[in-house]
Amino acid sequence: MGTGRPDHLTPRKMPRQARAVVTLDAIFEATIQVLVAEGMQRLTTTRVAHRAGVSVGTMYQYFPHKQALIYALNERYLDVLAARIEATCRSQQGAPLDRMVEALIDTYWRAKTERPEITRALYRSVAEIDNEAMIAAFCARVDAATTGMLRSACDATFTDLETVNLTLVTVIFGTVRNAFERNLGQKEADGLYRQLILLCRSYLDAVVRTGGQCQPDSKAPAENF
Amino acid sequence: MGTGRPDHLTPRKMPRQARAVVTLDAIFEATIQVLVAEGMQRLTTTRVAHRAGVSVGTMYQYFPHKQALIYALNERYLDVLAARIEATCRSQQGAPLDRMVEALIDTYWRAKTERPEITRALYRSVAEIDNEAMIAAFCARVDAATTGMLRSACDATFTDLETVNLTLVTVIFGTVRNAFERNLGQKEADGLYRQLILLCRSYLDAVVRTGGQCQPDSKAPAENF
Amino acid sequence: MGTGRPDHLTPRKMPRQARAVVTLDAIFEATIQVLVAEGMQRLTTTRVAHRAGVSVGTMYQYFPHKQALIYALNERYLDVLAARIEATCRSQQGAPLDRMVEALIDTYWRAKTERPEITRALYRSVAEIDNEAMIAAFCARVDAATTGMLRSACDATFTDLETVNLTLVTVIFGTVRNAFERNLGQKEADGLYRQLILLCRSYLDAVVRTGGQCQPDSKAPAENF
Amino acid sequence: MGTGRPDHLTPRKMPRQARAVVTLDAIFEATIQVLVAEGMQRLTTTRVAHRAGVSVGTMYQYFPHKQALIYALNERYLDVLAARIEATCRSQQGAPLDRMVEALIDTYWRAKTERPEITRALYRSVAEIDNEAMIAAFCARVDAATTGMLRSACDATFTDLETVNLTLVTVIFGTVRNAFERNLGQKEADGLYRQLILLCRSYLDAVVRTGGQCQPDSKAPAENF
DNA sequence: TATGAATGAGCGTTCATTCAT
DNA sequence: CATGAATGAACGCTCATTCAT
Repeated sequence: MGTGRPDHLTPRKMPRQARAVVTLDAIFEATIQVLVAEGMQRLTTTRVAHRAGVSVGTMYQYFPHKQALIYALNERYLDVLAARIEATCRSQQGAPLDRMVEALIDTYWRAKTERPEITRALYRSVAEIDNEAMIAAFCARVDAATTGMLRSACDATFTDLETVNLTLVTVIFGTVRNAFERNLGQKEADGLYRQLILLCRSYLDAVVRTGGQCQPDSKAPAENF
Repeated sequence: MGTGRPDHLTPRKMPRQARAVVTLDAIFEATIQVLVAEGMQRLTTTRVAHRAGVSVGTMYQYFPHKQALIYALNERYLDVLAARIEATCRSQQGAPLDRMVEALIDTYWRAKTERPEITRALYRSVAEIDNEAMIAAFCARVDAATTGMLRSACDATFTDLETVNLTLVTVIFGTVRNAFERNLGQKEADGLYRQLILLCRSYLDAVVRTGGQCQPDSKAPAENF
Repeated sequence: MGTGRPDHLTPRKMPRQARAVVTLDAIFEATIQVLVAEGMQRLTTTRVAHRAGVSVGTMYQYFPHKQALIYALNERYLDVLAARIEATCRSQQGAPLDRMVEALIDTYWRAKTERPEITRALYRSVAEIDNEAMIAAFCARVDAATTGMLRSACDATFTDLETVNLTLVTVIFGTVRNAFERNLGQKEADGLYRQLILLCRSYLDAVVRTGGQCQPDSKAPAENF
Repeated sequence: MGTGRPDHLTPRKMPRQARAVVTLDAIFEATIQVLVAEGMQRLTTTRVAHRAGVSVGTMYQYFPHKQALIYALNERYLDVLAARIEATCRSQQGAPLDRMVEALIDTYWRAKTERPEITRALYRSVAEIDNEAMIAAFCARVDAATTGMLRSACDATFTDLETVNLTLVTVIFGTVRNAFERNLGQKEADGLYRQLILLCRSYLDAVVRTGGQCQPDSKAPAENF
């Protein structure tokens, strides 16, 4: 199984030398700095290279074109994020559902808000690239981790684990993203954080109790994404 | 009270003539088409004008610059969306909570998925503009409508309506957005739709029952957005 | 003998109606205002028309294109200037040379400095048009007037009136123009004005006394304009 | 002490490499050629770059925008001109007034007429830029040089050297400029050249004899530049 | 291998001019 | 005739990308 990354977005070479790693890091860091300080519109290869302390030519040795840079940046970010989620899920193996939910939310929330301007910058940068495959790979990793965690819950079993898991992660990730868009203040953010935990717990409670059926009065929506 | 729209993003003139309305519509439609067909990167003024069947010059009679066009497009879209939500909220005045939740989710879901490629295109276009004010205005409108609806529920009262309302809309809007990013299939989407309703209902149930307190085992997250 | 004005710069119609005269005046006045307030670069037909309170279309009924407007503006200005010089020359018929010189300088100086920002604006606008013919016509008029005046001097006769006259007007006109470029202060300007009179008088004195011969130590310059 | 050149008109980089000097020269030369051949209106960045045999991009590596190019062109020209005037003034230190006057006029006349089409082109180009500071710097340099020269004259001293100097250079420079506008023929030009020398000599004579006072019959003109 | 000057396609924008109303 | 919306050629300028050094 590959990385899901399209060929044309693959970095040109994998750094074997320490120097290359340093350079790559500098480029990524510079990209983020420019993104944060100047926005997507002003993210030019020249500016990034300059801030990274390398020449444009060097940058093109690591990334065949600008899109690949942004792609790699997001990939790297998602990789770290996925790893953190995996760690959390591992640490919650066999725990009760309530703790799992909170741990998951806490991890994701923390990851997104500890450097909010970076999160924001990446949210914006991602709109410019064709990231379907990247998202898919990330989702697959996260789904595997969270599904595994949920399955191991000491106080519950699920008849339709896939659906529950999908709902949970979609709600959590989506809520955090929306919270960013709303530019919440500290107090509102704290409140939302707590409510999100309550909300997910209530949901899992209901699912475990009733088997996850819901009776909408109307029929399901005809359309799709 | 103004629209919250920054001055420099205000369309140059308000159409008074029928012809102008037609032209404006053509421009908006063309913008969406280009956005859908070619993506944000290839959304050039020339291309939009060409597809709209007008000259660039004409476009610049309606919009002082490209950003204003994208801004107006999103504004118009959010305006329709807010109106639909308001209508739903009005129609649910005094209804039971369960119905309200379903109606709200149904309305938003429908609005976003009936022409999914447009939703997708707008999600991407919005990353390019400074839309804080626009989002804020939209949120204010929606919050007013949903808060009013929830307050009128025949089967519940809330001690902290603001928080509950914020949670509800953030979760619903965020979940839908995330669902788009995940590119769900028909079956998964239908499932998620139903689960979202269940989830929101469970949450409101819990809130009404317990007063909305949740005991996280850990302290609240230190960071903010 | 015509006006020396190239065909393509001729205004489209001579106003026979009072209304037309008013409109024309408004257009000229607006042109000057825009020129003074915004500079040549921002002198657009739309702006001029707007300030004149007419439509672009109307402007194009009086001037076949923008250049014609600027041309006509300068022509009109030079016409007034020439008329003032002619009047002065007429009034000095038979006067002594000293008075003639002073009257000529005074007239020209006054004309150029009574609304200096307009003089400046026109100096700049003229660089954009092909004004050779216009200048030639103006010079011819002025030369005729000043030559006539000088010939009538009660206290002098000239062996080479043409050369003396050319020198005189070139020096006077050129000095004033250069003074504008130097942005002189009030005191310096006053001083220069007086020195210019002294200078021209000394020159005429010398010419009358010696016949206008000068012995340059070197030969004449090889080049030409 | 700076150059008096506004920041935004400063060339982007000073050429350190021989290649850069060649390129810069080519750009300047091309600018003049386009200016002479096509006029200010058709002086486009593309055209200049093309004629210089470089790309537009390269041009923008040397000049931040078109105005800076024109500004630099004029600056360079004035620099050479000022240097020539300074050289002349140096060479005339301690000479008699008559020789100084002739040398100054000869230098300026020669400089302006040896490539008259360039002089003409620059006269026109300068109308488009904000050149006050440039002119001021040029005047200061020239004034220093000529004042120094005049002060050293072996056959005269001045009670008001500043005024005399200002008059002299303003008259000389202005006369030459006006002569260009009149498009004089060879014979007239030669005549004017000689008369200009005579005129300046007569003036200085008068100044030295009388102390530079002149009794205008009327009062000084009220207006200023 | 690293560099950064050079490239030039392509962008956003302007504005003189036209012509249907 | 007057209008001013529409036109579109042409401009100034940017920046991803290349390649000689």
